[in-house]
Amino acid sequence: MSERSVGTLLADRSVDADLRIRTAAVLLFARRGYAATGVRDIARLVGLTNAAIYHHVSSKEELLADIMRAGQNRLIASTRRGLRGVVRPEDALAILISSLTATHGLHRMVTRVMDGELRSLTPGSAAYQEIIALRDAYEDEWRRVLARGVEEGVFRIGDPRLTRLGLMAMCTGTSEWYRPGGPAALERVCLEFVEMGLRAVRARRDGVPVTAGDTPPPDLSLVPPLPWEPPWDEAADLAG
Amino acid sequence: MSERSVGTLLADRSVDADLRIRTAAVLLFARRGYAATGVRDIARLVGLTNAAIYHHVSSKEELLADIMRAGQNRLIASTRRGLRGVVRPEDALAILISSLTATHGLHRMVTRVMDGELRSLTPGSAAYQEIIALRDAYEDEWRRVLARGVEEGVFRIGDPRLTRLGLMAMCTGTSEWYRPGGPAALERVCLEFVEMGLRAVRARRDGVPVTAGDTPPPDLSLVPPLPWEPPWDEAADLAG
DNA sequence: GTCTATACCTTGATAGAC
DNA sequence: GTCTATCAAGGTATAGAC
Repeated sequence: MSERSVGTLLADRSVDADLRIRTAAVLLFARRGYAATGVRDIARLVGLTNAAIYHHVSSKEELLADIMRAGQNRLIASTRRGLRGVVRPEDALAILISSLTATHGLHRMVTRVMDGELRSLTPGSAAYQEIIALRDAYEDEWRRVLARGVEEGVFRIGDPRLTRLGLMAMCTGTSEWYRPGGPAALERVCLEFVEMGLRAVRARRDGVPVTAGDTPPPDLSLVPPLPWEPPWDEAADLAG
Repeated sequence: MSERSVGTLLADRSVDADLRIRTAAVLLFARRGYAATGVRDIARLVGLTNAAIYHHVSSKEELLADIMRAGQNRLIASTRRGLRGVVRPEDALAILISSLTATHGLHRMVTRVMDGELRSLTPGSAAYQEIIALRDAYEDEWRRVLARGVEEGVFRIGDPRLTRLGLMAMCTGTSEWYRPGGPAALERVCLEFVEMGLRAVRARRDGVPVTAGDTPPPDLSLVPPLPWEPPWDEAADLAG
């Protein structure tokens, strides 16, 4: 889907303007970056003037903060939903890996903004600190799962922090290269990364290596779109 | 090292202005991003006016392209130097992982610019296509090593492309979180990632799993600074 | 809720003195 | 090789009519 047809959809005034503005903003922030995107660019994409944008949004930076906050909250919510009732550390790790990968594949634009535009928030501002806190809360889920796996003797790893950082980077990188119609389906990507992750932590149960088949399969419905992530996001090459 | 003292060093007129400008540019591009950095910001950091910058650089975008080109060329050169004469795929993979990790840890600013500012080059421009070609040439080294490992029966992996993308993201992520005085020395990071990588590809030699100890140790001197990456880059927290 | 018009600032880049 | 001065274009954000 080209930017032209996206623009046509985004200019449809029968859809709530707040949602269209957020959709356009996340699209442009992800493509060009926050600093390179003007309020006028967003306005043009939704068929409004830049002044009209300020009726819906208090400032460009607040718009960025809203997007990042929503993205982080969804990530935390879907992760905790996925982990609920899960007891075996190897199952929990598989869920962490496949849900983080799925989030970055299904919602490439929001995750790119989440992962790359923290520097665009005023350092020390309330919004900045809030996003940092959300990010830390998410990373705690990983810390807990890895620690439990080591405690129970299911994982045999070196430095837990390095292990976590390496595995998380593998998953988050997905938003940089994944394309919906590309060579690998997203479930396949999740499975492959779960497999690699389980091997990286040397997951073993009763002396036998744990493989992806022994853990819960990827559940892409765990990570639903946000209100302003339209369904055509998933099928279209919006990330350019 | 604070930006203040960095500024003092960068304003030292006994050092070649071209180098100081590149140092300042990569520092600011990495911290704030290319679009958020003004030519006046660079000029202020090196103690010149914005007009003087244009005596040394034809345009801001050309400055970015120069930095990215130099970074990519160094990565390719040090990688090929490291791989020269190496025959065993497991050794080659260890070198790919530790040199990519070392590059991203030793030269965090240049690698952040390399990895994150491709979108800031005019799409289709000569510089853009050149950088893309360099990136592809680098990735080919990975493709070759993984393919050879599979051929020789040393690696047992699923999708070679997904394996490569996952491992490369693990390594490149280093520039986002590594800090010189932090909890883990860079050699340690390289070793840990090599270990995880070898397990991820199920490297085996004579039926026995290959560990990092069986492969060449990380060689940080393989990735020397560029002329405009001063020695204090390595010790100082320039990445903010 | 959207418009036109505008205030005020910063941008990348250039001209020409020294 | 660096400066001052300047340009046109664009930035965020606001005022006030409709």
